[in-house]
Amino acid sequence: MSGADSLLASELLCDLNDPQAEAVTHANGPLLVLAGPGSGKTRVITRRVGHLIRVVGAAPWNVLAITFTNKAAGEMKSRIANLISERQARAITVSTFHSLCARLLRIYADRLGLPVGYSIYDTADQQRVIKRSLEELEINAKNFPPAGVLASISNAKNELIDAKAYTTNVSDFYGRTVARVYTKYTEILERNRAMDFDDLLLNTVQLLRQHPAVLSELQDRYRYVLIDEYQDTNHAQFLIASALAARHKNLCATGDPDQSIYGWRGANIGNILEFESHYPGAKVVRLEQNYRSTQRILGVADAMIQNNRARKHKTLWTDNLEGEPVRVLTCRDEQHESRCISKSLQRLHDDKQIPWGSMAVFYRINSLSRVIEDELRGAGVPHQIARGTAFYDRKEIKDAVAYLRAIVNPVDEVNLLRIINTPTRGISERSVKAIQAHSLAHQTAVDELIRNPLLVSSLNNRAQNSIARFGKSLDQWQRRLEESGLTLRGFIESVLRESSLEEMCRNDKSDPDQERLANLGELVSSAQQFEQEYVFEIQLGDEDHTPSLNELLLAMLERISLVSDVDAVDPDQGAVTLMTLHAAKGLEFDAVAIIGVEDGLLPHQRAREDEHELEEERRLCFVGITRAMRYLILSHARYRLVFGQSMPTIPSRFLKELPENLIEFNKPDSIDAHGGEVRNDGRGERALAGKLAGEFPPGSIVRHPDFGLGRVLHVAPMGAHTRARITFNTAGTKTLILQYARLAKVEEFTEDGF
DNA sequence: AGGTTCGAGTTTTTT
DNA sequence: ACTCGAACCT
Repeated sequence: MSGADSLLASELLCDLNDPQAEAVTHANGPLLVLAGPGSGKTRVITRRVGHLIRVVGAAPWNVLAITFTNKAAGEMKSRIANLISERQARAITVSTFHSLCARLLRIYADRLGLPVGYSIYDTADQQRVIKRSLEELEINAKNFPPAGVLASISNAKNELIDAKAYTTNVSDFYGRTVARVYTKYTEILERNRAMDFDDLLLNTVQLLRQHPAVLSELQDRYRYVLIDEYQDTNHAQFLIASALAARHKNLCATGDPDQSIYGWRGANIGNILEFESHYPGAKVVRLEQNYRSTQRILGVADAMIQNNRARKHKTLWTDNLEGEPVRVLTCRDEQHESRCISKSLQRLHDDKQIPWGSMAVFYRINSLSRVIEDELRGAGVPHQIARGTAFYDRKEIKDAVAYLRAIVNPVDEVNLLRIINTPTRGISERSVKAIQAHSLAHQTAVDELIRNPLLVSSLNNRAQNSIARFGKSLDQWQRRLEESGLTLRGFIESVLRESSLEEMCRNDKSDPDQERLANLGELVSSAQQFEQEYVFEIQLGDEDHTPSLNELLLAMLERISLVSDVDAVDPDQGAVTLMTLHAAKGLEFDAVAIIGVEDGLLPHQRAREDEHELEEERRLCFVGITRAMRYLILSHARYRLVFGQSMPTIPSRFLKELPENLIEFNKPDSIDAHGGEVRNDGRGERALAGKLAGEFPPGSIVRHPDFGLGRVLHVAPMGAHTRARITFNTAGTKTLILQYARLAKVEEFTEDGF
């Protein structure tokens, strides 16, 4: 070690605690870092990479770091760049498993006999293929819901069970049917030269197994492998990691079994629990000091997670301040809940100077985002929803992307059929069916028939002409992709123009603000941005290589296929972030609110029965709680709309597991009668009940969200509640509790003519 | 051909 | 309550 490097080594270690430093300096051999929440895990990983390169002398391209999302990959790269040079950092491979696999499969496509331009199918594409399979097999989709069948197939794939093995292994009727669908599904994917997310991993496993030369090449390139969130790796990912690290044994896994929340999609918690038996002699480092949260928040999290029985004990502790109590809010309904959360966040912003960008609202299921979003929008609180795929889910963007995919991979019917008559060009549903039927009967690819519609005799002349014209356009775009010196942006613009997609959006009368057109514009500019970044990155690795238009388009489509929800979160936006608990993994915020902490929601309905699933729900809650640095609010509503109907709820059993001395129920400085928090001292509630009774005297006209207009017959405070008997115009006479009824007063002689 | 209405099913979580 | 697909209308 030279003098300069030893200086650097101490610099890399100076602000680390002992176990952190141990993990950073352990150079060779397997290493497991069991990192509690907020224990400086990311810091350890980045410093470790810095140490490997600056002190151990590893070349940047010898380092492979796997993260859970693309966004985490980007952040890790820039944090590493602060320790070494920007240039060196760019040469490190930092990526998700799926992105890495997609890239490897493209690089080694020829050896696997795979097309370079294969499509990546997302869940929606997969469902379509399942439906298609059921159709072709003449199986009733009612008895075999596509989503369920797909889940069975995906689970099998995660265990590396292919269609053939699956078929021989099942005996019951459902399994046998799934086996048939699985076989057909695989066949359709192959026919379309497409892979689903599972295939990216599986085919990579195959690549490494069947091509020792490739494996050997990769093992020597990636001498140091680091994998984050190891508790959430599945079997295929485990195999890929161990194959890559088999020669040099420099596998560093970091993670926390208490934060394993993806069991439902095949993640195997055993990978991290049994690391030491997979890698005998592995060094194990435990990071238990928390630098993120207040004592109270950490205490609440720790107390709750202790209720998990299938768990290794861990001692979480912190030197941080005691902090504010964790607040548990009991609300009337989801509207009330949203209002309370919104007010609380505003108060934290105004009184405690917490920036909007450092606050978050988490929920178990996406549908809960709507109410809170409406409320924040109404209150003028800046916010963003973490839905990475939202942009690409728009119809016009899906269409545009389908064009690009169809150009790259013309064999892919799913894309081709999506755009064949979008915008409408005189190719009817019947004509499309005829083509499909002909394709099936004569074993001819759909794209061939599109280029040569005369082959399909059942088509009339007009249809044949329209189809031929469409085929010519496709040909033209494909040729342009190969030869022209266009930029990616220019190419996409030309396709949008010539396909008339742009024109269709411009003439769309249902969209007066031309939002769709603007979205297409955004796709074009994102392509331009992508091109710049990609060229920059490539040329740092290899100065002579200028990527072709084709390569650029492939890379961009791959990126689009693999965007994740959190990828859309921009921390500099200065906005409150709304996201699911799953998406919250790995993030931190000054203030966190978790809404809908109710039985059936968290833990989710479908997980209440099974002990293991219940523990996963608890871990999910644990992940949410431990994202909070200073303020934490857990809220639940007494009534919640389910399928448009107000249903009574039960507070989450997890709430009972929180130590009472660390929490505060319904902080008493309530807001106001209608916007405020429910007071829990009986006197306050009785006062409110009396007040409400005064607001709706007998004879007054009210409006109910479900029952419409009505007249109050009788009203009386009863304990904490106010009961009112009301005759509705259409719904008859009902007795309602005013606290929950969401009644609005209607002045008489309004334009309702009442 | 293309748009519109009506009914059913819908809510886990995601790369 | 909302979205998606299928029959139905213009």
